[in-house]
Amino acid sequence: MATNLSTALVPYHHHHPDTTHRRTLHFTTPFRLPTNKKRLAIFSNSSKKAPPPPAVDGEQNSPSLADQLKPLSTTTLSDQPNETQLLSKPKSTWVNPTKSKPSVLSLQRHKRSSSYSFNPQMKDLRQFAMKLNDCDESDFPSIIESIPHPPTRENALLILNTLRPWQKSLLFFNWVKAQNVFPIETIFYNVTMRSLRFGRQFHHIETLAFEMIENGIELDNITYSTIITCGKRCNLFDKAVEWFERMYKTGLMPDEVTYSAVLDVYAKLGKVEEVMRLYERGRASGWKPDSIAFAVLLKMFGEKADYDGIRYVLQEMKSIGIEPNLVVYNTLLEAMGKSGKPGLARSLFEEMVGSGIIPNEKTLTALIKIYGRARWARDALELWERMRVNSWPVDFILYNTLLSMCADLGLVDEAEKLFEGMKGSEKRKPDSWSYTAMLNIYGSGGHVEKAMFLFEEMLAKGVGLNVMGCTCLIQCLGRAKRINDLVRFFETAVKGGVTPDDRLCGCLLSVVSYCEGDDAMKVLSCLEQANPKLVAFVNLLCGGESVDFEGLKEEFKRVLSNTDVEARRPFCNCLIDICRNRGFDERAHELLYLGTIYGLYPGLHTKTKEEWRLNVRSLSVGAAHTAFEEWMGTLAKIVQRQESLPALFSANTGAGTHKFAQGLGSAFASHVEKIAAPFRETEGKSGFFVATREDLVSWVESRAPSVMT
DNA sequence: ATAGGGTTAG
Repeated sequence: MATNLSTALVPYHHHHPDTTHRRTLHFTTPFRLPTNKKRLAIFSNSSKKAPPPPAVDGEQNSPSLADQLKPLSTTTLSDQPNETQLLSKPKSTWVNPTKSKPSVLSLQRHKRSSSYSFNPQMKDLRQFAMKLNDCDESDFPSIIESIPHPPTRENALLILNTLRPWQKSLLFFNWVKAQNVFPIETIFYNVTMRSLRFGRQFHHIETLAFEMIENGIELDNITYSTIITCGKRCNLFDKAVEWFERMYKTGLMPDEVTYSAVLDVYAKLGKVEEVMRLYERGRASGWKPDSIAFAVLLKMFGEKADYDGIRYVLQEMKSIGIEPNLVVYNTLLEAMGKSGKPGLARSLFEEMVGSGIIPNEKTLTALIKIYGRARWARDALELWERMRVNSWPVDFILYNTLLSMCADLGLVDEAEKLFEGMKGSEKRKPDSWSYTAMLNIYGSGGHVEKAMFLFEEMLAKGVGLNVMGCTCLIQCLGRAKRINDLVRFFETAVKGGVTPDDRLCGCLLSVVSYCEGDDAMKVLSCLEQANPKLVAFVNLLCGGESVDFEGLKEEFKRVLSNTDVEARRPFCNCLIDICRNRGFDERAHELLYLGTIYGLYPGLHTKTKEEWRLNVRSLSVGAAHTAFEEWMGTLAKIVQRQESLPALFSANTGAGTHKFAQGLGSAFASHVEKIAAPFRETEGKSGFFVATREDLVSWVESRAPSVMT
């Protein structure tokens, strides 16, 4: 059965769908970026560019965004994309370069009404509103009767604007309506909705909106954008879209606030194509997106780890002449982090600082996180030092991110110093995140005593243990083979309210893989509480019960499809280790095969004309061993069939900078030495092993002469 | 704060 893997393994890269995430932009004109290093400094030259010509016509003559989008009002977003529209670069409507583009779309923001400042009653009304803010809801009806001045339109608006809790806003709004002294205009609904949005009361907002429709009160862009963003904040994205479509149908055109709010709704729904369709429609109609719209797009492509998308947005910004501001840079750095581009993030940060923008907490949090994940210790420490020297802003999240970075980089001393400093400070006492980061450091460094001490301290200080901290400690106790302590700790944690997740299960499973006998049974009984189906599968693998490959496949599929995506490969790695450590090598090969066909090991084997490479960086020792055996078995067959082979073979275990990959390189080295395979670690490239075709072929032939004849 | 849009933690 396991021989099937050889056919799956070798041509694997043909199946690897590594281009699927790239499709997001295929409907736009391919964009070009400079290919040299200047690309990083994409914004740095634009400051020398001439500023856009002044709008000589004056702004009041410019068509509003709504007017510009009019031609679109005949179609709604649910329409199928118009191919010709999508395939053409959104050309500016303003083709004559001598004529300036209209500087439309400056918002008509409502200024604070000047009547307020001349209102001598203002102070009284403010105080009254404060009293309403603070009062018990049941006292509201009696207090409202003591209103110091008559509820005229202006007075009512002033109070409504000062009320904070949504309950009070709603009570007051209803009271004003009942007084019936002036007609209720749109602004009253809008102000009330703002308060309701603050309290995430989508249902109440919707009720008010229907009331407006029923009473013939105009819903304007402010009303719609408030409804839409409230839906967004309440995670009622479908509702948000529904109200946007309703707005379209009434013929009211979105202005740029509504526009970016809706783009963000589609972005948060992951509907990249809808976002880009809407974006390009707007562009085609002369809309000039602003920083906020670009921040939305960058965030979306960042979430998708779509680097091409990010480049597209950068290109758009450059061509439109929008300089990134602090928020755009922050979003951009996050996006670069998510798409695995630490170098670009670093360049962008330098560009930002060079342009005179002072980084804030979010900027630094993003960058520290990126350097930690990339294991860039030098850059991380340098940045930390610059933070101190320049007195850049720091907050609690940044402190905790620094601790996590120390955990990623194994910087025990630095972390301890920072942690002690936090304990000594008044404002930033360590919380469960901080303790978790420390548990992570001690756990991955094997400092059991320190980790247990920290756990006791958490209990004493009443800092809640979370599931990640629990996972770190279990990993630590497991490695130290303190199984009785592990079981006791697990029981305590579960009783204390920790709900095991898939990572924790994966951690328990890995302890099972290197334990024997009673110890393994004890850990399995913990796992049984958290994930009985997983334990049933382990029993199926190793128990006396015979199961054929098809049965195994079905169960494997059932277990894995109920597992978080990021925990699937660790599960499979551990299961393979469990089989190998118990002598069920055949089962291990079957599991590797299953893992391969379900896409858990993308890029495991890559082939070029010159070189075939086995990439086991994300595999456990047992899984890597199994993959290597499989690879060699395949080679033996190819040699036997006298098919052509490349000149070079390589196996990449990685240098062990990642916590879970540590020891894989040395395990591989001793394995190839033991079986006398001709793989040698490359000088200066630790974790990278190569063999020539000649050496490998003669080794294969010497090893399995029976197969050759 | 003075009616509406964007960014921070395994």
